[in-house]
Amino acid sequence: MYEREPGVFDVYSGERYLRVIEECNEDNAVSEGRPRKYTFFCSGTEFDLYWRRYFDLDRDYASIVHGAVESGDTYIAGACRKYSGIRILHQDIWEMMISFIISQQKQIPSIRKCIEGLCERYGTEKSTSVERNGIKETVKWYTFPTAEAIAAGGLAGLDGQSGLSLGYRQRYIYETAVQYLDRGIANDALEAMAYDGAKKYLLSFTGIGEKVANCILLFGAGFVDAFPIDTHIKDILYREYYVKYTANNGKETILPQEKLTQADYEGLTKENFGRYSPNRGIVQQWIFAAEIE
DNA sequence: TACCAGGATGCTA
DNA sequence: TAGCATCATGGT
Repeated sequence: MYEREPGVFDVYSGERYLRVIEECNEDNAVSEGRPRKYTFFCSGTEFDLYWRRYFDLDRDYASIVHGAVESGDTYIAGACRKYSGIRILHQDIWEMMISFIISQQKQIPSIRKCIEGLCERYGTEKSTSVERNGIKETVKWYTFPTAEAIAAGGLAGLDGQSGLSLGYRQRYIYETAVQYLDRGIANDALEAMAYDGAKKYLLSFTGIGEKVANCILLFGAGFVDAFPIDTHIKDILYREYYVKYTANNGKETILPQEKLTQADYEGLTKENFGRYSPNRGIVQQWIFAAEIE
């Protein structure tokens, strides 16, 4: 998804393209804290067959928001009030695999640049015309590269001389493409699996660990209870839960953050976010947005 | 210059 | 199994 100009979004998914316009108020500014309206530039049939599911429009977000606000957790309630409009996109699993392999140890602008570069190098160029306010506009973009295209380009096709700043992720992407050709399964098959089995399958690919697997399950396979624990979430867990709880308890020594282990963070997650199951991933997105603000 | 970024891997004890 | 160093690159 790319914000072409304020309130104008271009959405790419597989071979599809969609223009979305966010409704503005009389001041020509997006309304803060008020319900927003979106116009989808596609047929009703295409909307119902594809984009409705992509934008997760059939989920009852209002009840999830209500539950969070009523939870008694003031930090969650604050993040929820500000970011409850976030929806978990139902994106393509292969695209999520490669995108989140790229994301590791990178900043968000750099991730976007890498993905765009990969699409330009191994994707297929497309163009569509969009009519808005009586004016026709031609939009050009590149599809997300297939596993076949990446594998065919070889390891060298992803190196520094290719113009892609993938670094050590180069090998991860190439090997995952080869492995996907060998034992990749259909999106529907992964989505039909139980969480543990689906995660185990993803962990079998090179470059996919616990965090990346949870991102793929959350953003690609509809597992909205998946809760990726990244650096930002670790900061939140430490600051908002570990330190506050320990300080209030008054008995334990407050450890510096670098002393907390992965098991500690998983324990903090279970203790403080278990109540939001089976929608923990949605709550995770609210606090992530609040943290990177 | 030093440190960090939506981590994963491979080695060692 | 846990803890650790290492892995490229761009940005601050």
